[in-house]
Amino acid sequence: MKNSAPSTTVKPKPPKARVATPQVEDRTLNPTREVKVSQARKLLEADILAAAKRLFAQRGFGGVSLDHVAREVGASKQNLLYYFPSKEELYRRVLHGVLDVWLSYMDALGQHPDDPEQALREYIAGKLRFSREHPDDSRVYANEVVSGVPIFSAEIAARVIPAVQADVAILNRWAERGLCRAVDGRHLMVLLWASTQVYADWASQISLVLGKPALEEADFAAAEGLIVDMVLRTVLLEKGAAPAVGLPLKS
Amino acid sequence: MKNSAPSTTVKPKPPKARVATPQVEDRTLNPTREVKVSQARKLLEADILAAAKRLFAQRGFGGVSLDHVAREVGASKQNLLYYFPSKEELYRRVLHGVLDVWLSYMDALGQHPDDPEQALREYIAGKLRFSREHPDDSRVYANEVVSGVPIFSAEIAARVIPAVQADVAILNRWAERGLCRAVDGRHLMVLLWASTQVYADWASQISLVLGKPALEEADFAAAEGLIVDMVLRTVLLEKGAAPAVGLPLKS
DNA sequence: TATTTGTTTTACCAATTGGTAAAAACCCTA
DNA sequence: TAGGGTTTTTACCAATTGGTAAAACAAATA
Repeated sequence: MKNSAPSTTVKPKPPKARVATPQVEDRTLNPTREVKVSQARKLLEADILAAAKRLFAQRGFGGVSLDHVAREVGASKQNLLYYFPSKEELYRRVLHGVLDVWLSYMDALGQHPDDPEQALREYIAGKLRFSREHPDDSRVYANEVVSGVPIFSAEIAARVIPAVQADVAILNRWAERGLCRAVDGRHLMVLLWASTQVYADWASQISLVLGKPALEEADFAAAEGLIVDMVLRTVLLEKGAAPAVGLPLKS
Repeated sequence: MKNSAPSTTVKPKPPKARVATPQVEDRTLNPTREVKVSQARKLLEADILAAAKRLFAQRGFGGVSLDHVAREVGASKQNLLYYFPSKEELYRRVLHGVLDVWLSYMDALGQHPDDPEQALREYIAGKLRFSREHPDDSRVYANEVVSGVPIFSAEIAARVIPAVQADVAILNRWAERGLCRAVDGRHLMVLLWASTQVYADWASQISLVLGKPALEEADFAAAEGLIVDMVLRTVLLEKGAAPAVGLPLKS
């Protein structure tokens, strides 16, 4: 695509697509100089991160080249490397942002410390909203986890696991206080992730099953209804029923 | 790693790791000659497919190089290309095998046409066994689906979707005959996939949550107990209860 | 205006990518 | 043992990979 191998021919310098000139933001007055980074930098940086997220979500870390990301935002690979010193660092930054979003949807259980039903309803609704509103974030995360969390596991271990364990602790406390059944909170959390994030990660396949080109609002509503129904039936105490551990496995 | 760029230096020919010489199989007598492929061919081919599956599962299509696969089985990249004419073809063959395994665990619903409880129990147990016994198959499939099923979607559409729709039809027939509740079979199937395959695809993260280096038999048993419990509570009719569609969503 | 600072482009680089062509080695049978 | 098909190795290839060095440009400040 570039010049030929001998590299002695004159480069015709094709009309290069440039990044859209950033409109002057309304915040023209910003006397604090300690933020040295200019607006252009922030904008292009955000553009790169967004494009990288999209591509990493679709093709995984190994399936994306820096050139691919750079072309997507109309910059050169070298320019991209000015903002992010390496591909791994770019990926790390993307993953960091993904974790921010992921975790922001995860603290719903603590919002209703005394109402398991309401807490679980909102947790499920929130996670499904995450799948609907941030499918690429979900897919980046899925790619990272499926690959066995190779190098970048430290951040997941440090940020995700504590959040999960906090939720598990809440479930356990409910059970101790007799507010709900004593289900295994860890496996319940796994099931909640799985059943909600699948609507982002497996959207292509689910829409095939549903026979429509893409998932719609109604599909997410139906999923929410089913998941909430199942979880509440399992977790909530029926009136007069003794706290049970679950149906026995038939061998 | 090979010789230098000028390619005029003498190649020292390092001690090359060779493929393990295949032991002479007991089936030395095989008069049918129409199978021209020799035993060695079949063995190496299977080795390549197995290694490729492992690598594709971990790093996705784009994250695996032919050289990487070849070195894994002690062959040269060119030798690999003798068996599989291109990387895409190799991937397609891997995916084909994965689908074979995946689908072989999917026809459990039809085994008990009149017993939803038994059918669902075995379906869930089977899918969890798949996650436990074939985690790499599950991960290859997950990688393929997460990426949006780009080029190789034809086979999935042709083989998976009909199988799913058959299962959905069975669920619907049960509901019509009053054998179970009228849940949305399509979303229930999605939930069954998600909650069982997550134990293969997300094994690394789940083991982090459980605080152990790897998932064990007991963890799969616990998962099976919870999933079966939830599904049966939701799908099965309680005695004397009217067929319901599910709990109403609170706003 | 001159200088500094921040940003982008130009010019490279060695290594690796997927893939081809053909020679060489292997192996079975006639 | 000669021949013929099968398998493997050797020798390449152009394109792309992630990354470096430095020149050129732009923008704000002194």
